[in-house]
Amino acid sequence: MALPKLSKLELQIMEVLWNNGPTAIRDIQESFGAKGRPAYTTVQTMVYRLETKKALRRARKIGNAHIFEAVISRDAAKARLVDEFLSMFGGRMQPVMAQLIEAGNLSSKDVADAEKLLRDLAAKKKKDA
Amino acid sequence: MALPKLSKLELQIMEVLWNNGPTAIRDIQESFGAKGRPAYTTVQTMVYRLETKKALRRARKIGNAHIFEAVISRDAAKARLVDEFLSMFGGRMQPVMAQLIEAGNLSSKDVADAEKLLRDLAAKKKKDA
DNA sequence: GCTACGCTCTTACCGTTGTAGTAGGACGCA
DNA sequence: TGCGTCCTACTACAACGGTAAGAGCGTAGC
Repeated sequence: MALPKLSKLELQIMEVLWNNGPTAIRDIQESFGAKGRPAYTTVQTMVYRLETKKALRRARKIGNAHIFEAVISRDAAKARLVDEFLSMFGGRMQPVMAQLIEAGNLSSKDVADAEKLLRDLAAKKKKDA
Repeated sequence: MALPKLSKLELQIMEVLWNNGPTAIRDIQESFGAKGRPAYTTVQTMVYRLETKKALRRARKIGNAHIFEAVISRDAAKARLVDEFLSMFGGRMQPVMAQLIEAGNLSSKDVADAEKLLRDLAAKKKKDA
């Protein structure tokens, strides 16, 4: 499983590791907002499952507490997520964009940013080649 | 539950109803490609579950077969899907776009189309107002 | 009227996700 | 050295999604 499927809560946990680097379970748990924060052991279970999915690993120990670090990259996980999402729309990008725009999720600034990003990317690609 | 969460298979079933109008289970099942098509009773179970979720309803009967029709609209369902997806990215559109572009899912044509759509939408809004 | 086929309904099972309790080990402080 | 605290490891369980089998009923054709 090069790219395991991650659920929402799993993603949120990975997010902490991506942002903070190697982190203990207690710190992951506390990084959730005080309201609606899952129990310590809930986070623990998720971390263990992410470990069996090879999404993270035990990096070292501090006292008797394990410190975990991400194995898969944020980009890889997000790319997986995007694929998943696209498949719900039949895999074509155009209807997705249409939906985003008509539902008002996508502003003209977003599109302008996207355009700039595309140009930058094209320029970089040319330079690399 | 104004907007029930629909899974991928559920979406595919709704898609048939949205495209074809009221449809019998047999016809829904057969509208899946011959390879990898789920069993009749699998589709049936999903339809029943969609019924309890109030995503579709029994419209009428032909012989002893029920004909089902969509209750929720395609746009509503897709909007729900988009929200779900966005929440995985922290709710902000910009990182999503960045991800889409960097992963090569979004072409310059897509962005151009988006731009045109935005302009059309803005024009329509002005006219309505 | 009888039979066969198709559809309905019910039930079941497995994997995943979210949720958490509990038992027990380790550590540090008094 | 003993007590409380914190962490680990294990276990449990319910909801949901995907999968489907089995029993039984109605209808249509003969």
